[in-house]
Amino acid sequence: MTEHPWMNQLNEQGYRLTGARRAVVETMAESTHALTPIEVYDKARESYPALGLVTVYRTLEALEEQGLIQRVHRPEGCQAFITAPAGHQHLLLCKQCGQAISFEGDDLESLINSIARRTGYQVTEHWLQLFGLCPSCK
Amino acid sequence: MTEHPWMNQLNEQGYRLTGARRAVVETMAESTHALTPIEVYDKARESYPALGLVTVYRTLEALEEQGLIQRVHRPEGCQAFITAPAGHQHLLLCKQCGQAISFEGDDLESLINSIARRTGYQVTEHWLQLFGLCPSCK
DNA sequence: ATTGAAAATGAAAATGATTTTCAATATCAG
DNA sequence: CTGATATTGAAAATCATTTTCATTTTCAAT
Repeated sequence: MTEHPWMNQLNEQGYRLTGARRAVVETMAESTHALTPIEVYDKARESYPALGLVTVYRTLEALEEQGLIQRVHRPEGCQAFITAPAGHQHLLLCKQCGQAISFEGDDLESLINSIARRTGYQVTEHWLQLFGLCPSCK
Repeated sequence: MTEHPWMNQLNEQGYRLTGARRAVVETMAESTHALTPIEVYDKARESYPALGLVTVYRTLEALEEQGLIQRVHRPEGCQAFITAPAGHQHLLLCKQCGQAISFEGDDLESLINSIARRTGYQVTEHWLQLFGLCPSCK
């Protein structure tokens, strides 16, 4: 049986090769959609019924640490709020103190148009958030 | 007592003017940081101790609907994952079917540099997510 | 192949956040 | 003032995530 490259990478990092991990890895590696832990759980149990949800959480954490998967942010997914400025603006957040300021981002138009042309998607919305250190924290 | 403009806007939309709402509105309007519901709850109770957490959730929902506050996405805040491509890439998600594809976004460099210059922040990280309709959904 | 230390597992319990339900209360139009 | 109705907060219900722990599995060293 030849292992998935992600399994080999995990192995090189000291993780053991197990059936539960294999099921989660294969589910994630095959998907072209963003999946929540429960969705991964349901899908992966088709090939590995004994899988526990806790193992899904732990494996996703390991895969994210290895840079093999990334987080996708969803419209209703984060519960933190801040004043909305008039017009369309983007956020810049200080990682140290949490201070937030917003800025105009019209310059994105051309990037977005070129992505739309290249992918065939009709782009209707975008989010941009920057992180860093504010003048007094750096 | 002169009402905060947000209270007036809520009133015009048919919401009644109450002490609980006033406390939440003032907390949000004054803050330069992103706040979670619990943080709003704790802060707002300083001026309105009888406040219930449920009312915080409901008022935040109303304020978001009115476009007076916006959601802030946090690093660990969303639990949905997808394959991470090699190198730094951004995501484009289909709102209809959830299909996700990623693209390069080097073009952001100049925007980010100009923001950094203008704000004095040292920008260390950025997230960009686009939403729209994929070729087969539109 | 066997063994045994250490890692990994899944079930269950604990925790924490969010939503629903509901009787009591407050607002505001008339 | 009054009453219809929106709003409230407490408590319960729900749902997602984390912790705990006894058992099982992996794999390096025999």
